[in-house]
Amino acid sequence: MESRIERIKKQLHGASYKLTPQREATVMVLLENEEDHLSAEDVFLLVKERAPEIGLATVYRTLELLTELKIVDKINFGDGVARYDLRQEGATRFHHHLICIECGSVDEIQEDLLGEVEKIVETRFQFTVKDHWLTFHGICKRCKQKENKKK
Amino acid sequence: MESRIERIKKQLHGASYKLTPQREATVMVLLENEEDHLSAEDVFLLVKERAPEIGLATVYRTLELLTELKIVDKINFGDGVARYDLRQEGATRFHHHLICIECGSVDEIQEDLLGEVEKIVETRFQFTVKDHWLTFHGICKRCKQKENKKK
DNA sequence: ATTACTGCAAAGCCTTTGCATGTTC
DNA sequence: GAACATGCAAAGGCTTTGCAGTAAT
Repeated sequence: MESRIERIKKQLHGASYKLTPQREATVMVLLENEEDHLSAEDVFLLVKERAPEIGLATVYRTLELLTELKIVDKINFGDGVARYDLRQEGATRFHHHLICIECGSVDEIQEDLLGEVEKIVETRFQFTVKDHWLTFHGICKRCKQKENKKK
Repeated sequence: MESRIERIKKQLHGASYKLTPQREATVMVLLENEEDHLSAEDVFLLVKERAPEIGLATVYRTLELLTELKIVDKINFGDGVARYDLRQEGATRFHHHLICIECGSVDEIQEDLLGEVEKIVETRFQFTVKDHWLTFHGICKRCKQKENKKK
């Protein structure tokens, strides 16, 4: 069984890029923190632990490259910082996010809930959908439980 | 019949803010360009035409204020610039956007297509939805027509 | 008078770029 | 050795902040 990193390596080679040690370290950090939504700075600090010589610019360049190849998605939750999120292998659409306005947590919904909505958009607005970005703002499960305990 | 600007004035007063000439000019620009997605700089240039003394910082502060009061929504389409979009009166949810990857146009869908999806999110993920952000990327009606004409 | 608001310029922050050095095939 | 990739520092672009002056109650 081929590993995820090997498949990413092939993807890079296919686009005539190399998987340098710095790029590999960056990808590893993303794989190990798949649940998180790391900023370039976050990634940089984590990559430094395994490749101390790396520069911030290289991290930015690598993240840009991975975004271009659709290996990661670049998102902005409105705080002025770009965050990077690994795309599920083979996914044609970006997954959805749940942002809690109480605790700031960001959860993911991997399942695509927009199938029907996209059909409406395609027919009613004659817009051919290639991808989507969907984020909900509200109160997460954990914060609601906390609220209930107080009562 | 009360005008939109008067209602916004009352909203400001209700939150103990004043509708100064600068703020009024800014709101007027937003009302007159309701279809667009103006950046702070865009707003600044347009406001200057009717209030030449205004400073960019005041525009930023006004837009922040209007965002806080939910009169406008601040959005980021991924180009590193914040854009400001008037919220429909009485709307509890932000409207959807269609971004064309060919021509860069941004269209709006005022109708809320997420009713059913929100129900799923609420029950399956126990997340109480307060608002949502939905953007589609794809090819707009106009670009598709252009493509067809070529053939 | 006190409080809110403005304009200007400076500072801040995130991100990109230029360039010399290093690496790879 | 030609093309690509890196690290550092500098530059860039958008946004916020400090502060002195102005307006409003």
